[in-house]
Amino acid sequence: MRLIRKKNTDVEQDKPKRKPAISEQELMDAAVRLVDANRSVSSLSLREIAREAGIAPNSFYRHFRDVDELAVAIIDRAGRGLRGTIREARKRLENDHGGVRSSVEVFMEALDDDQKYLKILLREISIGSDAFRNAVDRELNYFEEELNDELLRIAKTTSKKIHEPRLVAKAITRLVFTLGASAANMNIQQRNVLTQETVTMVRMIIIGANGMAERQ
Amino acid sequence: MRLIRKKNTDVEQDKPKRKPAISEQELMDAAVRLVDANRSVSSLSLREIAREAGIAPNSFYRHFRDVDELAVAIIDRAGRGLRGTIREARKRLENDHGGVRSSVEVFMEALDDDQKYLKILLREISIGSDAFRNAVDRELNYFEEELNDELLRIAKTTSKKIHEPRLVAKAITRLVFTLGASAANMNIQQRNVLTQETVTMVRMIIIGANGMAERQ
DNA sequence: GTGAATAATATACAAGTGTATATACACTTG
DNA sequence: CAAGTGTATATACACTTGTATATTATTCAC
Repeated sequence: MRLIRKKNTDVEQDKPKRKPAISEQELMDAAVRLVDANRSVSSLSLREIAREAGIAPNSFYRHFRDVDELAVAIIDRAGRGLRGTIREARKRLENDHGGVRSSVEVFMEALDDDQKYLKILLREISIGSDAFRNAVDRELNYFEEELNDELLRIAKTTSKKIHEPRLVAKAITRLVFTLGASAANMNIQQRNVLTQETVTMVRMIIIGANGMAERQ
Repeated sequence: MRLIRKKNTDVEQDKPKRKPAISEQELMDAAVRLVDANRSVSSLSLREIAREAGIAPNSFYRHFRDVDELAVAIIDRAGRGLRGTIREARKRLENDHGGVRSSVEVFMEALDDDQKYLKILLREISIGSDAFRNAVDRELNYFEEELNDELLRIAKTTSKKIHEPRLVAKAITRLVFTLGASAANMNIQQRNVLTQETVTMVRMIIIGANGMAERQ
């Protein structure tokens, strides 16, 4: 016989015929778990994700219209993490001397936090649906703008001229993202080498931009 | 009644119950035809490709073990085209003054030739099977080496020092490939803008590398 | 308490998938 | 001309997929 209290607690449910509500986050996590070196988000099937999340296939629709919409949500969430990373990098840039190095490091370190979310963003830049690619583009542009601001600020404080800061920001962004993507599957040593290389490349671009500004 | 001549000519076959043999190239072309902004090679099904090529699904196996093997073949062929492009770019680099510009242009122009093959290479750099990604890596490295040689040659003839030419080559390669990938879906004007931007970015890197070499 | 709304479920179906098996034709080789 | 070989084919099977439909369990508002 049923108790008066209808609230479902862990101990009392005699016949738990229905699972408790699942969150969008749990669904996203399930999808992320299925992504590996060979499988992209957009290659996952709705049923696979539902299976991994432990829900019935149809329950998926309560949360997302389709897998693409889920993928966009994942990118958005990766973007939120990335913004935290950027904030961190800017802080270090203000305090440290070797600004470039430490901010590239922040970026590379972020690859390990945030369980795979950033990696996915990096890896799937050019594939998936329109909505998906737009979502990735948003994040790239955001990064680029932040970097542009920072370059202008530095140019002001150090009174070094910089040629076409917008382009510098774009070049650095693309470079760091591309190399970050290839770092996703590396071990620590390899990644350290790559980080050092990336730092040097970024310095080249900045020094080159300074040089071009001076020549004019 | 049968003719003495057994050789099958176009006019004489009265009941062509069987299609003529298909080539690997035709299969690859069929696959490429199916690739668009939203669909990657590795997302194509064997049956789809067979359908597009006009053969029975099982006939596919006569040519490739699976779709992944087909994809690798496509990348290899894209690589062959790319090498032609590189050769062309080097030639222009030797003759012209504005070397950087014209060689970036060669690359961007190559996006339109070679029906989509190069685009596919650029777009799917980070996805697909291991074999697939290795195939793409091979081409990237090849490009990088060629560029490295060229940088060393130029450094010698102009007697300008260059800092870490290997890294310069890597930076330029990644940048040009990444930007090339995003150029794949652009119209002419947009692409011209991007070409100009890319040229400037590449110059920044080279000038930066010169600057760093001088400082030491 | 009694409905209404919400969120999970099972069942079902048509369509598509990779591939095993058997077979038909054309060409080469003896 | 017979046997063998290579290349295409049709049929079939077990499986997966997205989603339509109906049903059940829980929660909320009154």
